Amino acid sequence: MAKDNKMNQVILGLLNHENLTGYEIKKRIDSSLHYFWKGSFGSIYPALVSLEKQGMITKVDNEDNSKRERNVYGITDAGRNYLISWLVDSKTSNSLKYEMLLKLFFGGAVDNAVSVDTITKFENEITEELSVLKVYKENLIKVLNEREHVFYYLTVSFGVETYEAYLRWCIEVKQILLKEDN
Amino acid sequence: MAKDNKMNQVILGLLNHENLTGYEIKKRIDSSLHYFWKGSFGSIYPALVSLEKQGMITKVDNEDNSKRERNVYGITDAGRNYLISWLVDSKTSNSLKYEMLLKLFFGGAVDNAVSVDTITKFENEITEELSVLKVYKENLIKVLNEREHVFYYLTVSFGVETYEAYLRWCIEVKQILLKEDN
DNA sequence: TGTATTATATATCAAATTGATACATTGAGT
DNA sequence: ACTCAATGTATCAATTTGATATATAATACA
Repeated sequence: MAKDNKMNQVILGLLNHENLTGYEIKKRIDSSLHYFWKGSFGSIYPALVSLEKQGMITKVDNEDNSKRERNVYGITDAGRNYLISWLVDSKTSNSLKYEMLLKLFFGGAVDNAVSVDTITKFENEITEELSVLKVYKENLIKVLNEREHVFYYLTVSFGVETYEAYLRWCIEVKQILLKEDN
Repeated sequence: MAKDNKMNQVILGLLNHENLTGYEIKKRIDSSLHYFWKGSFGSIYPALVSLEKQGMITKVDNEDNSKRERNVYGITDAGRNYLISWLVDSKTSNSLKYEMLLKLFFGGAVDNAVSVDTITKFENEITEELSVLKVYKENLIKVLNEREHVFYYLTVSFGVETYEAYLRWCIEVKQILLKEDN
């Protein structure tokens, strides 16, 4: 087994649902997965080449007969098997990197007003994203009878639940920082 | 400005509080920061070399006169200035990578029981970590009058708030998955 | 009609990071 | 005396980021 290349699983998971180009894969990551996953072109395209070489995916017919280069990929049986073998292993590594919290943790070196600014900016971003997620959630809850929507609902629900926790925390800690006399 | 090397800020932030070896820096990351940040030796030691070359940190006297190699680093004025310039910039990039949610998102390819297992494992890990965090929080809340403890409290509080949200979500989504007939 | 901007699409690169491994010393327990 | 865990530095291939380059197609709008 090669080193743990998570982009492989992302690609296989997405292609298991529909055929896609590298560009479209990037769009799916940025829209459907962005509140719990990230990925850049610099890892997508090399992974596509590698997965094709391994027989996990193949180029499928390009229905668009324009001059523009366009490689549409589809998953193979080998790819599906690999995807499933990853899914059934319940071991997961969850990596968080909140630069916001890092700045807060080291906030002793600056005025509290600086830390409050950092939190406020985070709070505004989360507030905006939360309102979008809530709309998703409300729409998905109506179609939960179709199995394919359930899995999307679960992750959106995770986003809503955690983002609301973030916002509660923002209010609490801003009060603490503003109460401090520094 | 070089590429965004976050390990630099982690090291400067920690050294701003006390002098440390690379090994001790790793321990601080794994204990105090681990629920919102991660870092490995492979990025710590090269960053130390680079920061020393830039004059941000210096080797300080090694009080331990044993034969073992031991490089204790301290922050310089230049390092402190760089740390502060990073702190006052409220822009933060927060990167989350939950492999657990990735598996859940692609759960349509396997039985719901598989997804439930993945969630249960996550739930158990979080439950254990939460109990530790709660003890930290209770101890810190008693010493909030000392400013240095406030910043640690804020991040611990973030952990408690979000971990509790995770657990509520685990219960909710397991019910949904078990209700489904697949 | 022309033309500017945005979206689609692939590709590459240096720098940063991970996760593993190697190696050596010290301390604690048995 | 011996073993295991902790301390400590260092390096490596594989992976990932974030930026940049290049080009075509579609849309807006003047």
